[in-house]
Amino acid sequence: MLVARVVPDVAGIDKAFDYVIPPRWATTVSIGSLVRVDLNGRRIGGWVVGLGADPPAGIQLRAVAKVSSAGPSAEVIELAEWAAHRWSGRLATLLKTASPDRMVPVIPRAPDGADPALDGVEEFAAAAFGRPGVTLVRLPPGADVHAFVLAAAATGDAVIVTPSVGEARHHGATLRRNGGRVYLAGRDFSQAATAGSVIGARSGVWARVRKLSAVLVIDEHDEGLQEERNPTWHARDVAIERARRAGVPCVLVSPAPSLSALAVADHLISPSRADERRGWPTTRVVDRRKEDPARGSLFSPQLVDLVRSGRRVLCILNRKGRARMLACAMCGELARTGDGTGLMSEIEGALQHEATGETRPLVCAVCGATKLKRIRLGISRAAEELSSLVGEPVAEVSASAEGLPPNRVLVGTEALLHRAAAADAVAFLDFDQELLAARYRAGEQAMALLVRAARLVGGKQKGSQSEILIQTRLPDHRVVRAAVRADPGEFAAEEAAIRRAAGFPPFGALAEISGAPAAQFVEPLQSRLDVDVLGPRADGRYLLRTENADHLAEVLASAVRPKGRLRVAVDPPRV
DNA sequence: CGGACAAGCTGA
DNA sequence: CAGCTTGTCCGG
Repeated sequence: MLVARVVPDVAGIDKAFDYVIPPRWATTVSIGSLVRVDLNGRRIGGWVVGLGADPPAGIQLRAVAKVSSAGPSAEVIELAEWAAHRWSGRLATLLKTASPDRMVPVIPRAPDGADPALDGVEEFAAAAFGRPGVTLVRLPPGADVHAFVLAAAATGDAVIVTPSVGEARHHGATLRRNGGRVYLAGRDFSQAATAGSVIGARSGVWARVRKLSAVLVIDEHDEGLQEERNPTWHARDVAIERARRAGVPCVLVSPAPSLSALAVADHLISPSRADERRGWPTTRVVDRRKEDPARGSLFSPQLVDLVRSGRRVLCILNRKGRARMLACAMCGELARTGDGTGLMSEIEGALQHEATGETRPLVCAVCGATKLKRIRLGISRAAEELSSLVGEPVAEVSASAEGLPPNRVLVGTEALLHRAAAADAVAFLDFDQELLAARYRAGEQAMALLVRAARLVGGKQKGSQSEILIQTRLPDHRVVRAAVRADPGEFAAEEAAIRRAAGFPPFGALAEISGAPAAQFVEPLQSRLDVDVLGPRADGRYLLRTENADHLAEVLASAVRPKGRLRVAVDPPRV
């Protein structure tokens, strides 16, 4: 008697149940198959995660009611089980991500004969796929990533992941024009499972392929690769594990590699300094401390000149969050914490850092002036002010708005960097907001913004007209310096030293614990030497820190879960 | 999740 | 004590 272990597709049940497979489906069903079963009086969908011959004793098994569709391969099911443990989440959530979006009755037979050969594969890109393990390629923003997509597809049945669906479609179409056999993850599930490579956004990392030959992650530093809902799995980490299990090469490409990638890479391929400098645009830094503080405007003379030059300029102002910054009215210095990493706000006539409670008198730390002024300006007012400065209408672009206004000059949040296709210049009106954000990954996230800006204006070879302008009160910050010198490697080294000292990822692992029973969950962990419990913060959240991700997963899996809605976010992206 | 069932609360 | 709410348990 064939018995299937089935994980139901029902929120709230994180458990597998056994069912008998009727003989007529014995050859149809396999590990990963989507089935329908009766559970507790209702008919529900589920995945076969195991097949066996011996039923467990003492339980009268029901039969599988229907085999609905082919699903993830056994390889992917095991990977999902690993990820469910790694990110302390539900297996069913991951299996859903790994499943076709339409029913696939059968996976077609692979075509006979040899696979078509791919022309035009460049030597340097192919070399990255020449050895097993993780190869991290630092590729300047102006360089052609597609060479790696082509080289990946040339290995056979590759899985290729990009940060967004749009990029996946673009690379997929180009690859197909070059004669590559490549399918879009999700939409072309059954073709991809038959033969050829798969390209997709983050969920593409779960795609079913005939016989995995390589994994490629494009822009591995990009936040789009991490799922924001629980479990907060990261496509880069899943890609690395998938390749490792299959014993195939994993290639990660990024202009500004993440510390996580640098920590796990077996091989690092860096461009020459000359190529890297050419690949990044010219970056100009405007030191806002030198501005006339009385003007207090977001628009330095350099910025006004740039905007009046007749070029297409995108002005970026991330006014997300309610951060109100205080700056000295005399010297322009920002009111920061003693270690310079946090922003102080004015609370009851003193300066206070909300997260740590650090307090000091309302006095500028640099010049001793007692007059501080509030600086904050949203994109609407910025667009108005800029319009009057330039003498032509400047449009505002927010995340919610659709399309892109035709104006030559645009002011917008970070969303503008995703929306626009190209520009002569990108100006960050207030880069300090990014640099001083109270998140441990703030530096990397700021670097990611610079990468986007660099792609929009192009590398130096495009001509001296294109540039990035950064307005900041922190001109010596490692992120700003990296952009000016086109040296993300130097940034990574400095950032790593800071992270290592704090024991933050990748030199340790974090989980954010929230929800009503958070305190109760965390309580027994307080006394453990292998777990640091940080918090609670004002909103009742805790952070758990351990030596590494595997250990964190073990701790979370073995801890007692109190009743109530507890939220556990492993590797929280915005802490 | 959603049904079953037990325990707790209310009102006449 | 019926009738209702709230909590806990469990499913193959």
